[in-house]
Formats: sequence, structure tokens, C-alpha cells
Amino acid sequence: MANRPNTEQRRAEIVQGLLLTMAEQGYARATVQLIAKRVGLAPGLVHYHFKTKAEILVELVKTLADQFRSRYTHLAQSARSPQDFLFAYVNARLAKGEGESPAVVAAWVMVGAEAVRLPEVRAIYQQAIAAEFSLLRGLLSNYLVSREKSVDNVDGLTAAMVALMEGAFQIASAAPSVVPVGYAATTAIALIQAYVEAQASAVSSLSHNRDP
Amino acid sequence: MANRPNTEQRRAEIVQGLLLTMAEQGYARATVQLIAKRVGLAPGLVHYHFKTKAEILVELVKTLADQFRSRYTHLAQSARSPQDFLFAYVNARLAKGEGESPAVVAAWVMVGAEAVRLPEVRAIYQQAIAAEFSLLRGLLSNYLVSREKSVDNVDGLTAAMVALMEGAFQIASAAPSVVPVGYAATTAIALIQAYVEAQASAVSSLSHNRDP
Amino acid sequence: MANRPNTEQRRAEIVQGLLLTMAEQGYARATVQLIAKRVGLAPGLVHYHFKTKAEILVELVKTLADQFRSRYTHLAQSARSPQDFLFAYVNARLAKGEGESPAVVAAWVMVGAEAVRLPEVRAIYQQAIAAEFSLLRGLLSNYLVSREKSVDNVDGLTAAMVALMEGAFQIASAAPSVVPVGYAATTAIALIQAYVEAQASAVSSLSHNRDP
Amino acid sequence: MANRPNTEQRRAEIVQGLLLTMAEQGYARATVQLIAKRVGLAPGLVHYHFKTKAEILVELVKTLADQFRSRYTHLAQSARSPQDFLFAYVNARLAKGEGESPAVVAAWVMVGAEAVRLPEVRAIYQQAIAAEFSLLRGLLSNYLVSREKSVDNVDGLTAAMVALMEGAFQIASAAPSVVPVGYAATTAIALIQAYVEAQASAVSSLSHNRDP
DNA sequence: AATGAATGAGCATTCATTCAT
DNA sequence: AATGAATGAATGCTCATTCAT
Repeated sequence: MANRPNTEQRRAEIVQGLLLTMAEQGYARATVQLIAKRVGLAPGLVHYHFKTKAEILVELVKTLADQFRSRYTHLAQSARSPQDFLFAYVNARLAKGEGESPAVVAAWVMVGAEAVRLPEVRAIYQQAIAAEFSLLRGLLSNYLVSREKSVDNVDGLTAAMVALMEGAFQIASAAPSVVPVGYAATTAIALIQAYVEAQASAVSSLSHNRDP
Repeated sequence: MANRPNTEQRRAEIVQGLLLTMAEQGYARATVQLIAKRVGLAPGLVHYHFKTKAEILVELVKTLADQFRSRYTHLAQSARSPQDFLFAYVNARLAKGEGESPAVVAAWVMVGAEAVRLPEVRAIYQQAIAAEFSLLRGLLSNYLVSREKSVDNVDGLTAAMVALMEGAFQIASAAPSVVPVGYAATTAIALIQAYVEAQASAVSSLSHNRDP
Repeated sequence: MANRPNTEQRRAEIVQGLLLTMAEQGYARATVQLIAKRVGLAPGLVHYHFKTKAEILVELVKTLADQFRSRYTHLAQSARSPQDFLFAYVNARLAKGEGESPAVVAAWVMVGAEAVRLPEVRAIYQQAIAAEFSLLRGLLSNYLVSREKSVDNVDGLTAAMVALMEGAFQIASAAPSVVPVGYAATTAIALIQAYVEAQASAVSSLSHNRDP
Repeated sequence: MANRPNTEQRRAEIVQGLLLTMAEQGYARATVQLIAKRVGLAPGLVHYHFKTKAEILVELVKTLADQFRSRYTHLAQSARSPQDFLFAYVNARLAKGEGESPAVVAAWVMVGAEAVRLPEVRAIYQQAIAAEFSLLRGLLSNYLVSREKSVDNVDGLTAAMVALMEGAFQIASAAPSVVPVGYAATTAIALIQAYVEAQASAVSSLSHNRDP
């Protein structure tokens, strides 16, 4: 029974160091020295647990995406109706986006910028966005069905709401003073509700499929 | 006499070099060497016309913001009704965001990330966002009034639409394959229309204030 | 555990590298590359131990000033009379200035030039000059008193001798062929002796103040 | 009668630009751009009149040396006795060194530092020091003779006084607050007088030569 | 696992000098 | 003579990565 490896814990600490540093400095200026200092580790240790700095970034993107996913899972536990699930999701997502953890939000914004140029980051970023898209699309579909509305344009609606959430993160990080406090979750829900109510009823859509 | 100054032209060229390089590499990787090579200038010349690299970035943000502003002015010339103006704006903004000039959109996304950490960039970025907010708020107000609707929550609606547009830029640059083609402008307009129609009529709003 | 810190030793080596390089090239031409090469270190290591090049200069000035101070302390150990102490000081100072360590003298001359423009260097240079002034003033005062002479103008005498020493360094570095070999210490002592003997006696000085 | 060449005037202006800039920044940081701006000239013009920057420095050293020489010539016009001539010289030299033209003094200090490393500058600097030495040696010799004193150690005395003057310049530029105001000329004269009076009478010296 | 010194390539920036006009 | 843009080598400094301990 020798010394048990603490690699996983160390890796998590280093990822946390990148998260915090990147939220303030961006990826390029988040030096390995700063990352290590942030979480009280020796600089040399970082490259013992990660081969390259980019690898830490990849891990961070995974971590953030996981956090987003698990947070909804947690919040949806008390939901019952499709509307409950949908609103729980929006609130979970945009509550975080505004006040909850500015560092996480800012880090995610930085990740989005790195995704533009780093194929490896882009791949995971796209997976994360695709997962959000898929999740939200299901929630919206169920909600539309529960309101007996057509799901014809659910993809467009989903994409627009995902964009709204990403943009809310960006503005929360770089221009929070321009927008009203707490606008995002409230208005997003209002937009969805109005949009859904304005949709054609599912009957015509169904009849479209059912009619001989 | 001798040389005629060509500083303004050269500065524009250099800003263009940063725009193109930054769209692919981000700000930190857009080295002065690359910026200069992009537009066929000697590296040393960049610092003859700009004191620092950050100064080029500041100029770029101004340039992009100006482009956004002037583009709406141009497209709104044929508009007549409040609805025309509003839709012209959304189309102008999100048409650019998707297919028109990916480099400009990607550069703007990178600018948004730099705005998180560089106070000087943040100030100009916020000005640009505030200008968009102000412009769109006016258009939405006019549209609401023309539909005889309350303007009570126009700020929240405006903020949400600005966020949607910024987020659409982000997704267009980093995860375009996840979302349907051409969703943004269409869905944004549909969301606005549905939201507006769902608003209380201005009469009740006014009577709400006037009635004893 | 792992590496034991060797920062202090490395810093001393780097300061020595600046000393040697600066003696020949001046501060501006003493590039970090040259400094490092002089003492067999990698260039990047210099900035691991010093934040900036100017910081090395500041450390060098401190080092030189310390050397001057400690050297007198050492040489004065065998001194008994005020005259012994005084002459020991002059010899220590001007012996160094001429033949002992031309590199140290040349470096000090370069430091003097940098002190004109760099406030941080000027502050330490002034401290060093002030320390020399204070030390020499004490020695001259004691000597004057031991010769029963007035100390009325000891400040002027001290300042002049400090100037003579600084100037001797300058000439030793830049125009040694113009002056006789070994003039400085001998003549300085002769000047002091003649000056002191020419002073009014302390008695007459006191009587000068007391007599009506 | 075409346009008369103004080369000489322009060269003088440029040298003046170097003088002023070098007094504050030293030689290395006195860029051609700054030199030109200082005297209101276009940067390109500097290299029309001087092949290299070092050439301007050489010209500046000549100019300063000439100024020193001509100033004594001017001030000595009203002198009658050897003592008059000597004191006129000391006053001329050290009056300048302290309050008169700090820029000239600071520039001279910078020149002294450059003389350590640039052979071309060193040559002219040594010429200037040698000229001062020669001039002062003559004045001191005449004074000694007029006081019927031996000139045996006039070289050492001369060298010491030249050093004192150079050092006074250095201290006036980099550590003026450490020394009493106006000490230099007064104390220098007092030192010379005391030293001279303490010398053996010329009789013994002459007898040394005359005796068979 | 851990430390922190060490490496060296790469960067923004400076600047003497050149050159077309 | 004069202008001011242009050039490109050099410099201080940064930083991901390596390595001896």
C-alpha cells in the first residue's frame, strides 16, 4: 500500500487554475506559471500532469460542459411538466450566466474565442453546443407538444435560444452595464412562451402527416 | 516639399491586416509580423503608424463598430414603416453575422473576448454594444407603438435581442454546423413578432397610469 | 523535495556579468545576451532571476556601493590616529580608482552617467555619494579637531574631495594617459594637509564667535 | 546667386539637438527622431548633414571643448596677474559646472561615459582633457612662480584639479543635493592657495638646478 | 510526485539609416 | 535641401517546456 496516486485531484486543481486565470487574462496570457500559482502548485508540476497547455484547455472545456449538463440534471429533479423542465433549464443556464459564477461565464467566453482557432477546442466546444442544442430541442419539443403546437421550426427556435444564451454570457462578461439586471432568464422565457403560443396548432401539423 | 503623408491609408491597411489575422488566430497570435505580411508591409512600418499593437486593436474595434452603424443607415434608406426599419436592422445585422463576411464576424468574436480583459477595448466594445442597444431599442419602441402595444419591457426585449445577435456571431464562428442554416434572422423576427403581439395593448398600459 | 534555490548566487553572477560588460560597453550596449554570455548563462535565465535589466543595474549600484563601504572598514582596522583613518580612506578609495580594478571603476563611471537619467539609479547613486560624503566628513572633522583647526568649512572640503575622487575615476577610465601615474592619492593627501594647516585654529574660531 | 548653403547652421542645430537630448537621455536613448524634433527639423534631414549618429557626437564633443576654451579666453581678458588668470579660469569652469548651464554639464558627463567605450569619442575627449590640463598647468605654473614656489609637482596638482572639476560636473548632474551649494569654485581656490603656500620655495628648486 | 531552475524560440518594440519625391 | 515614410536588424522580455534532483 504505497502512496496512492492523487493525479485526478491534481489535474482538477490545475484545470481550476486555468479556469480562474483564463477568466481574467484569456488563454494566451494564462501562463503556466500563473495557473500553478493560482492553485498553489509548483510550475513544473503542471507539465507532469498535462503534456501541454492546450491539453489543460481541452480538459477545462469538458469540465465546463459537464458542469452545465449536470446542473440541469440536478435542477430538473423537482420538475414535473414539460414547462417545468423547460423553465428549469433556462433558469439554470441563465442564472449561472448572470450572477452565479462570473469566472465560469468569463472562462466560457474565452473558450468560445479559442474554439474559433483551435480545432481541438472547437471540436469539444461544438460537442458542448450540440449537447445543449439537443437537450433544449427536446425540452422545447415536449413543451410544444404539451401545448398542442407544431414542432415544425423547433430547430430554429432552439438555435436562437442557444445563441441568446451564449450572447448573454458574452455581454455579462464584457458589457454588463449596458443591459438591465436580470433581463435574460425572464425575457427568454417570455420570448419562448409568446413564440410557442403563436405557432400553428399541432393538428394541422399532425393532419399533414396523418392525412392520406 | 517632399513626401505627402499617407498615414491614414496605411493605418487602414494595418487595421485590415489585424482584422484578417485576428479572425483566424485571435489577438495574441496575430503577431505584428503576420499582420504586416497580410497586407504586404514591412514589420517595422506597423510601429511607425501605431505606437502599440493594442492601439491597432482599439482602432479595429472602432472600425467594426462604425461598419455596423453605417450598414444599418444604408439599408434603412428604403424602409417606410416601423416594421420595415426593424426588420431591415435585424436582417442587416444577422445577414452579416452568418454568410456575408465571416472574417468580420470572427474578428468581432475575438474582440468580444479581448474586451473581457483589456479595459481600453472593453470601453469601446461597451460603447458599440450600447449603441446597438440604443438603436434597436428605438426601433422596437416605434414598432410596439405602431402595433399599439405597451413599451413596458422594451429594455429587456432589446437586451435579449442584442444577446441573440452576439451569440449568433459566436456560434457562426465556432459551431456553425450545429445550427440550421439561416435560422437567425428568420427566427429573431418571428420571436419579436410573437413577443410584441403577446404584449398588453398600450391603451391598458396608458389607462393603467391614467385611471384613478 | 527537489531543487534547492540558488537564486542569490545566480543573481550575483548576473550582476557580475553586467559589471564586466558595462565597464566596456556602457549600460545601453550591455545587452542581456552579452551579460549572460559573460558569465556563461542562458539569456532567458537572466529574466528568471531579474524582472528587468534596470533591476540588475540597481543591484549593481548597491553592490558597488557596498564594496566601497566595506573596503574602508577593512583598511581602517589598523588605523589609530585620525590621520591614519583619513589617509587609509583616501588610499583605499583612490587606489581602487586607479590601478586596482579598472572594470569596477569604469562600471562606476557608467553608473554615474545612468544616474543622470534613471531616477531609480539616481536615488541609489545619491545614497552612495551621501554615504561617502558622510564618512569622509567625519574623518576630516576628526582630523581637523586633532590638528586643533576650525571645522567651519568641512562640508565644502568634503564635497571637493568627493568630487576629486569621482573625477579621478572618470579620468582613469577615459583619459588616463593625460595625467601622471599615481597622482591622485598623493596629491589628494597633500591638498588636504595643506588646506587643513591653512585653516584658522579652532581657538581663534571659537574666539571669533565669542569675542565682542 | 542661387540658394546659399545653410549646412553649417543646420549642423550646429543638430549638434544642439543632440546636446539637449543627451543631457536628459544619454547618448543611446538620444534617438535621431528626438534630436531632430528637439530643434524642429525633419528626421531625414539629420542624415543629410551627418553620415552617422556617432559623427554628431564627435562634433558635439568638439563644440563643448571649444566652448570651454573660448569661455576662459573671454573671462581672462580683464585679468592682469597670474592669480587673476588662475582664479578666472577656476571660476569660469566651475561656475558653468554648477548653475550656469545644467544641460551642457549633463551632456559633458554623458560624453565622458561614451568616451570610455567609443575610441573616436575617447580620442577627442582626451584631447579636450589634455587641453584643459595644459592650460591649467600653465596657469598654475605662473602662479607658483609668482609666489616664488617650486613647480616640482605642478603636474600632480593640475591633474587633481582637473579631476575635481570633472567630478564636480558629475555630482552637479547626478547628486546635487548631497553637496553644499556653490562649494566647488570657492573650495577649489582655497585648496590651490593652501597647497601653493605649503610648497617649498622656488629658491631651493632653482638652486637645485643652478648649483654646479 | 514534486520542485524550481534552466532553456531557447518567439514576441512587441525601437531605431539608425535609406530613399523616393 | 528637405521631407517623412520605409526598412530590417537588434533588443528586452515572455513563456511553454524540459530536466536534474
